[in-house]
Amino acid sequence: MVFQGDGNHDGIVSMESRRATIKDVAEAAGVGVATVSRVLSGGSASPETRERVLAVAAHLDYRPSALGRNLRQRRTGGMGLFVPDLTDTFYGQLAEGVLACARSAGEPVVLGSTGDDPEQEAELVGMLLEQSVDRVIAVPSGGAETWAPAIKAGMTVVFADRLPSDAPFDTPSDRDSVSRGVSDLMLLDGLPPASRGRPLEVPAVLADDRAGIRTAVRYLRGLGHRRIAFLGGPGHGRRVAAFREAVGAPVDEDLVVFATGSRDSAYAAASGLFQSRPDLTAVVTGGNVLGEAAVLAARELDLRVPRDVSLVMYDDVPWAELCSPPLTVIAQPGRDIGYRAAELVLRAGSRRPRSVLLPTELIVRGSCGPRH
Amino acid sequence: MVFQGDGNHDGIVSMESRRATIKDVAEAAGVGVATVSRVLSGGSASPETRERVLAVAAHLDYRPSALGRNLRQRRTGGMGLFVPDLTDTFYGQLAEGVLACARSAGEPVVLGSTGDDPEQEAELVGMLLEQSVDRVIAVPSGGAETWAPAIKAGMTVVFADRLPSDAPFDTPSDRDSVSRGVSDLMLLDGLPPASRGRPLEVPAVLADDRAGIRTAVRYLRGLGHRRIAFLGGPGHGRRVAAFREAVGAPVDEDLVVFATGSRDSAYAAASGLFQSRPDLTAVVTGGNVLGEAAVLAARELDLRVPRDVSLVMYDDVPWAELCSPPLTVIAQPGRDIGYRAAELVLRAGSRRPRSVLLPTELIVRGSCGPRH
DNA sequence: CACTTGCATGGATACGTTTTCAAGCATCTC
DNA sequence: GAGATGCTTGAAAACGTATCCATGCAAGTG
Repeated sequence: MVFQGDGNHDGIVSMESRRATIKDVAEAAGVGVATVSRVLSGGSASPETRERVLAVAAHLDYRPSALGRNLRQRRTGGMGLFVPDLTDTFYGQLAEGVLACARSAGEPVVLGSTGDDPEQEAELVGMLLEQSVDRVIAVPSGGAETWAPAIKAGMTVVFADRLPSDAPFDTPSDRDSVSRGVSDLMLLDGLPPASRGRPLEVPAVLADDRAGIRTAVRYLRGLGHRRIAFLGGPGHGRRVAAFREAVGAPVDEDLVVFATGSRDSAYAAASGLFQSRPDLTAVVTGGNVLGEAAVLAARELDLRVPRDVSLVMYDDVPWAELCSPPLTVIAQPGRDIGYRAAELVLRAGSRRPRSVLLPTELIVRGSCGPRH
Repeated sequence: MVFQGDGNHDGIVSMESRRATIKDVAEAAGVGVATVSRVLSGGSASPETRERVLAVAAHLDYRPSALGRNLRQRRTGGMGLFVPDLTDTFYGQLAEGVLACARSAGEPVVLGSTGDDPEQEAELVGMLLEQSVDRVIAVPSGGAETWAPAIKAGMTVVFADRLPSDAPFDTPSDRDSVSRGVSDLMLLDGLPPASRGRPLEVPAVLADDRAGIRTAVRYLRGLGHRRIAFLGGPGHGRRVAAFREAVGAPVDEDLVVFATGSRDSAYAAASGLFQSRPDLTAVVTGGNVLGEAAVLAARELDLRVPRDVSLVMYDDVPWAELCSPPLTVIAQPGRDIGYRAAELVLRAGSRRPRSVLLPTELIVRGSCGPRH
């Protein structure tokens, strides 16, 4: 296969085909660079000038260099996106949502995978700072101490899917708290001038974990289950809190177990749970990786789903339907979460950003049955 | 939760805490900016000067601005990464590999999702050009016509997972072709000065599709299957070619069917295949999304796997093991593909990039049985 | 000593843009 | 007609860095 030239069939090949700059356009159009800049960025200009500049620009195939603009405005466009693990389908969905919004705005997005490690997350924040990218949507791994520097530096950050680990997630009224703009996330010191004097809120786009978990627990209780376990991972704080609340009364602490982010750890946690508490009859997992681990561990231990153990997994992923039995899940709109977060981070400044709580849905398939 | 300041507890809050520039460092250290620049980028300087500059830089918490550097060097660091769909676990793995390599090199990566649409891909290339990002690793959706402009503009591109759609993928010796550096991908015209006179090769990092498919087909034939179908999607050209070659003789054209990138289309194709050719006994799918569709369609049509139909899926994804029966797969090292591609794109220039062919592996689980 | 060589150093320039500012000009108002 | 008003325009000044070049100084060479 041969890549053809683009139609530049001059006898002499123009070797140094430097990209045209605004200066070239200005000279060719017989105007000043300022005028070109104005025309191209929608400023005022006389109709004839505008037309001439536009024509020349098109003819020279001029594309403004983001480098010059960025330096001038001391900020790089676009936004950062931090997710824990792109191998987790849910974060793939979230990322697709962000990308969709960013594309429609013509903005680039620089990606970082944190591996649920606050240290890596802090490093990535540093990289954004160096690049002068001042907007980021993050599924936070670390707590306030990793995000305070970013906010102090004037970054616009929007949290997605979860809040920093040390944010209060067990407030009585999750919905209220969130609709107030995650007002607990406040920066009272070292604010940029604009927001001086009032607390800075970091907006967040979250799924209504509390409602999702509550619905799932009620569903399981309705099936007769009493010994219900929760299998969680990093960032599932709000979910486990909702679980405790939904179960009510004192919850059996052996029945809530946590894994780290890795699949191995998830499997170990699931397997350990099943072995240490063979009397449990149902499990709710805080994410799809945990759900995967639970299915695997159950199979390994010859526990039948749903006969021996009922299973509800957080996250609706395409493969949930492939399991047998197909998994009953708490669906959250991953793509929407990403899209809305990107909208928020882009609109920040013009509109006062308000946090968003998106609905979840219990999708009943075949992994839950009556207590046996 | 309150974000604390970072220890700047002066009575007077320094509102305008502009980030320190190289000029600030130079003044504070009593040297010229040129010296600071040299020290920081490893140039020569006297030991005492070096130490002083370093100390001052650390004290001022100076971080060089990528903006200034980029403009000066007329290129943005980092690399672009284009994948068709992050919802596809395989591309999630690939992206994780790229990110891992990029992180260890301290380089940012800007992400694009093409949706297997050449048009969107071309737009994204345009965005990179505008950002002066001159390196990209791509899972190409379009053909030469979408990549020629990028290469003409001097970008370093590395293909991953597949080649542009109009690249010859049915050469007799895939291995040879690839190890020669995908020499079919040549640009004979409009080269940057450095490579003038010799063809420009676009390196690629691919899995050994041919071997993978061949192994799978042989395995199925060994089980007695004769009517084997292939279910492919965008970018599976090399795989279907390998399939034809492995099946040998004239292949029944009704048995190779293609879907577009969407899950709906995949399901429709799978369902259509099963219904139009109830006599087939085995299916090989070109990717995991197609595999998912095949399982779903088979279940919907009451075809039992592997009793009624045997199934081999390309891509080993975590959920392959969750299916029942667990899916027999052709595993390709997604993460490695990404990592190697990132290495290539970063090393380009110093080393002459050579393409890479990574091994595949047939992982036999439970979705294939003897012909019935 | 005269001359070259080598190295550390800093001033100046350029990278491509946006934005400020003042000037030029035409039109409107009293 | 004089002044005010509004619009278009271009020169110039940043933005933060890397690098070219000239300078100064010390050491080496004849």
